[in-house]
Amino acid sequence: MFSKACEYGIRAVIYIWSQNKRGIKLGVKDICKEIDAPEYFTAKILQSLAKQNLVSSTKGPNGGFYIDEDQENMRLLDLVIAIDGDKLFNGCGLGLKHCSENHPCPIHEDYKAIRDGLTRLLSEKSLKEVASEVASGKATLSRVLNS
Amino acid sequence: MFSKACEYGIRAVIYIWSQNKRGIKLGVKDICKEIDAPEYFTAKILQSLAKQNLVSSTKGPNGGFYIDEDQENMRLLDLVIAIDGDKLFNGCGLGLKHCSENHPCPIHEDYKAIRDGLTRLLSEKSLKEVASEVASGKATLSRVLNS
DNA sequence: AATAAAAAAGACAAAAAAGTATTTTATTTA
DNA sequence: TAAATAAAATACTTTTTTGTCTTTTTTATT
Repeated sequence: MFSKACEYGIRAVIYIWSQNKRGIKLGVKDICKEIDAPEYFTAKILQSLAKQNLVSSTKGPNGGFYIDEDQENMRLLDLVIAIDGDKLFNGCGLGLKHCSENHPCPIHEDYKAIRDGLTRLLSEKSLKEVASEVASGKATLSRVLNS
Repeated sequence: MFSKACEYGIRAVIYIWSQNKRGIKLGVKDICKEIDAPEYFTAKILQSLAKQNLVSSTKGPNGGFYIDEDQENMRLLDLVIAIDGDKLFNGCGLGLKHCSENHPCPIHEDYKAIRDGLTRLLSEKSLKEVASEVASGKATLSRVLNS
């Protein structure tokens, strides 16, 4: 469904959010250890997100990634689109170049319903909401059982 | 969502079904021209499906791909699994190795709902049903508007 | 000012997916 | 039986995705 880059990116950003209350900046190494993702690869994803202004970062000692107020209202959907683009939300399920209401592929309607459900899920979930579930221990980001 | 291989495979098989009433065998070249898919690549997919007994084939003059009675009850889900495997239907949305009801990722429940909806769609759609929509012109498989 | 720490940038490397071409095998038909 | 046809098998190429490593730039601290 999502690319690996997107999976790592979402996990990383949720983790940053879940820690952010304390105003701490988090280094890539720490983030990746926590979410069990490849360090250099995830670094590039976070840098790309920083360039797109979905997360903030500072260099140097005690630097790292964090979230500021402009980024308060970020939705999961924004993240996915920033990393994977919007093909998942626009294209035809069977890959047809011209698939539409009045020229539909054989699964047009049903697929549209699924896709719209996914879009709704991702646009309704705010990062804040999701992150607090992680912070409170209701949900997890790591492969290891930490409860 | 689906791989290219899967998109081509589904389109090819639906097309074969939509033509099958006449008991004709269809060559890869004809199929691919109709569904606008790369010929050699699609050939390999169909050969793999034949090996898995989801479609039938015969070599030689007037040979080609067709559907027989054993394959009558094929579902779209069988096709997708035969080509892409079942990772789309089993894995965690965020790629966690251990994500479950009592150790969930932050989008576990919602993602599960989407995924189950997709599974239901694909397992309820019989090829026969879908193919007849194409045969009747209600739905299409090609990029070109043919109505 | 020098040093250290961390992101940013860029260059590679490996693996997987997508796509193409060629050879072999089975089958039909003349 | 020979020729033609089409799938099956195999080998290869290209592109994309994933992943790693090194160098550069920025910033804080001593």
